[in-house]
Amino acid sequence: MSPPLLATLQEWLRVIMRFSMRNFMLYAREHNYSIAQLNALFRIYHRGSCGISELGDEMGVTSAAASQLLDRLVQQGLAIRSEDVHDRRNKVVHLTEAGRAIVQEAMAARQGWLEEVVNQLTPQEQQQVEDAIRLLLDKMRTLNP
Amino acid sequence: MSPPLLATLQEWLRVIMRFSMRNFMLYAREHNYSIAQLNALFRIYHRGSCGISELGDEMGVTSAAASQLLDRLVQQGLAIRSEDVHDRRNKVVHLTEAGRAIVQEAMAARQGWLEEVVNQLTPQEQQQVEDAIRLLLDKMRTLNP
DNA sequence: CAAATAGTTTAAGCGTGCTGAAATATAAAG
DNA sequence: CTTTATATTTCAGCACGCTTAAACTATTTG
Repeated sequence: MSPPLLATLQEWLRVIMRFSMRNFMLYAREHNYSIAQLNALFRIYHRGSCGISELGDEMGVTSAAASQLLDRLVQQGLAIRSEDVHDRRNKVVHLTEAGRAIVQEAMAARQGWLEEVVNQLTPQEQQQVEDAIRLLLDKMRTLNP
Repeated sequence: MSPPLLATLQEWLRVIMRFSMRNFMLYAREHNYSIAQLNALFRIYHRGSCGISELGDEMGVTSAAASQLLDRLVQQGLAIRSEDVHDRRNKVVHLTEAGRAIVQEAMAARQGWLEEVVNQLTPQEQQQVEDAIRLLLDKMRTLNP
């Protein structure tokens, strides 16, 4: 029998998604980035740097697709492709300052509603929620991706 | 000065997104649904039913785009377009049983990792997290979208 | 060094999603 | 009843993301 917490977290996730995804998609459209592009930017941002086929694997596409997607990011000045010094068959991908700015902006767009929720909590409640979320975050660090 | 809870929740949201989005995208690719299609299915699912331009507005696209997107959903047997009895200029969109099943499957795909986290918590910790999340959920019900 | 292997890119082709403009159908107003 | 407004659809055209297959380039191996 699964604990009641699981169901609660599932509902929480559904609610979060409804709020966040809408903002995220609207941000993408307004700024003329595709979901695929933002997804790639987020992944590179999170890893700091990565190879082409590595990126493709993470996104579940071929390396040809990853290479083409990257073309557009480079062309827009959001990413840089450079050679791997140790094995020149590989390329190393980094974000430019502009690319990192996009990621931070998109995250902020997604999180706008959070502040409203926090403001509805009393200081004691805030502390209670803070402790609980930190607990979850700690446990999640042990999971892989 | 913003409360520390806000920063904690923001990090929590980032982590959630990284875990959930990957599963979600892979689900979409494996089952050959586009993000746009799943997005539309989720929105119709959540509202129960809706009009065409209403759907377009929510997704931030023209009603022409919404109509075309819907064509494919109908063709795949996931949605139904029917006339509004009271104003026959409008169409009312519903999901079929198959459409609802897809939404539930996609949600489950996104939530797979939650169980792992819950299992790492002691019963006391589970109760603590449960209480906190319920508190957040209650406050969020008062927000709009 | 020649051959096999590995990582990336290029090219052709397909399906999708989008837009703007025109067409269609219904409803409401004068 | 004619005009105007509203909701949806159709159409042409464009950009994107993807795949497979072929082409490069660099490394490793026999």
